Amino acid sequence: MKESAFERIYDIVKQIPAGKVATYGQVASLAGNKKWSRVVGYALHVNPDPENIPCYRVVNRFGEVSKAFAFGGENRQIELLKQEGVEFADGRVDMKKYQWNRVNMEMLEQIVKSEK
DNA sequence: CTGGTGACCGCTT
DNA sequence: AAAGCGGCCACCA
Repeated sequence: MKESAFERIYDIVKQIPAGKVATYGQVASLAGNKKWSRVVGYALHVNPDPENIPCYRVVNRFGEVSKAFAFGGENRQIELLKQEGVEFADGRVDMKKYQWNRVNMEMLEQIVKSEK
C-alpha cells in the first residue's frame, strides 16, 4: 500500500466540497507533509482527471488563482467558483469564509501546539 | 544517468 | 520583526 504522494493529493482534492476552496499548503498538510505544497501544484498540473479533480477549487494561501492555471482562461476558474457561491474580491477569495476545513485546520493546529 | 524545474509553503537566521 | 532559503514529488532535456 504505497500510494504515491500524488494519489494522496488527488484524494484530498477530490474531497473538497463545492462552494469551498482549499490552499496548496492545506492539501499538502492533509496529504502528509506541509512541504508538499510544491508537489501539490505539480500534481494538479498533470491533473489526470480534471472532471473528478476540481483543481480550480485549489488556490494559493493568498486566496488567488494561479496564472499558469489557465486551462481555458484564468477568469474561467474564478467564474466556476463564483458559480458555486464563492465570493471573489479583487480576484481573491475570502478564505476566512470559504476555505475548506479552515476551522478544522485551526483545531488541528491547536492540537499540535498542545502536543508540543 | 544527472541536473533543473514547477500551479508553493514553512522554517530559519 | 523582516528577509532569504530550503524542501518534498514527478517529469523534461
